[in-house]
Amino acid sequence: MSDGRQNPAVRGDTLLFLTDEQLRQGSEAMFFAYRGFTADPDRILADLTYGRAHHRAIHFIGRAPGTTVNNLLNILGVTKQSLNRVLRTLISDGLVQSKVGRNDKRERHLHLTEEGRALEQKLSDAQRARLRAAFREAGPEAVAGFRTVLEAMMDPEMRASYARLRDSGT
Amino acid sequence: MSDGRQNPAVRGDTLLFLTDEQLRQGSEAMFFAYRGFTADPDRILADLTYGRAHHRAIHFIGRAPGTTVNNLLNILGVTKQSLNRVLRTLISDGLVQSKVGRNDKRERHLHLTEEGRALEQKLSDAQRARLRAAFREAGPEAVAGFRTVLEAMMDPEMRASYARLRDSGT
DNA sequence: CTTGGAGTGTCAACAAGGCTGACATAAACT
DNA sequence: AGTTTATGTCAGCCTTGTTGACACTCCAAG
Repeated sequence: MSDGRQNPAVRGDTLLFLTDEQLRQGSEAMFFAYRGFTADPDRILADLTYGRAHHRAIHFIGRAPGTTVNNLLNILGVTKQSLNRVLRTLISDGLVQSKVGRNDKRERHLHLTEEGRALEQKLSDAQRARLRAAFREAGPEAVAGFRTVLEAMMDPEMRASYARLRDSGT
Repeated sequence: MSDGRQNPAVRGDTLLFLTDEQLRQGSEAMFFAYRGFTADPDRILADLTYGRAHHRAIHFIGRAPGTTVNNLLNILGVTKQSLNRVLRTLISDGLVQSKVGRNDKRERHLHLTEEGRALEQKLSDAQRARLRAAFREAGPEAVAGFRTVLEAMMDPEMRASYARLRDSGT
């Protein structure tokens, strides 16, 4: 795969961005940026006995109200036991409501309560503020490239989930 | 901060990328992409009793041989106790070597052994393969934008660490 | 020179949140 | 009736974060 010093940067500028060094910088950028990306919500959550797992659940329930447990499981990529622990606390704390399905009574449909929506807003506001600043600083073309690369980096199933959510949005 | 439906997308195309909807898509792209980003190394590590923390340590030690524990601490952003546990196993497994500092004997300088370098290669090859495919698919301009946005998203101290590593590279 | 504080690293114990496996229930499907 | 599907739950394990306590080293002020 990688054989040390390859791509001596003389194959034309269009290939320069594929050197091992460039790829390594890309990895490190992902690492450091993801830290920043989660830092603000994490600070809020720390005061609430909640963690990042709760944030993710709240985010995607708010994003797709009425989603089933199974659907959420696929999006989050965790086991049902793991998700269940989180959901249990959110439901008993009154942030999430679970309703038995009308057609298929085996399913549970998940919704945010008023309180849940409030926390979701608070968390995503914090996260959006950082993202907005970064987007503004980088400019529209950079943002377009950013999204293109991220999408290309996803696993195919994740890309499908992402596209489904994205297209349901506007 | 965010007041529901703002930016009716009529302020000119240059501001369209700052709507709440666009920012939310950006968040979700980060989430799904990061999953893809770590998936391949995680699979390798799962067979080795190691986790992502070991990967990070090995990566940055390989990146800056002779670095001290404290320096690594700042880069990784965890507590020294947490890092120490990881380092202990890596050292006793013979992947990392810890040398008492010459000038300051309080410090430990960290290096990868041959075996450690081999694992580092294996892990970063897997990660680079995914990144390379994504970069190739997205094209050079997109990659430039990707890096610009990620850098803007970092905390200032992380941005400094990132820049230091980047510039020491080539 | 000694002593105290700052810097660095280690050990112990705990919590969050992943995981697997086993099992229960209810509803739906065949 | 028997099987599959969706969900929930219990128990137990692992990684990786946390705090607290402690030891060793260095350096500077008394």
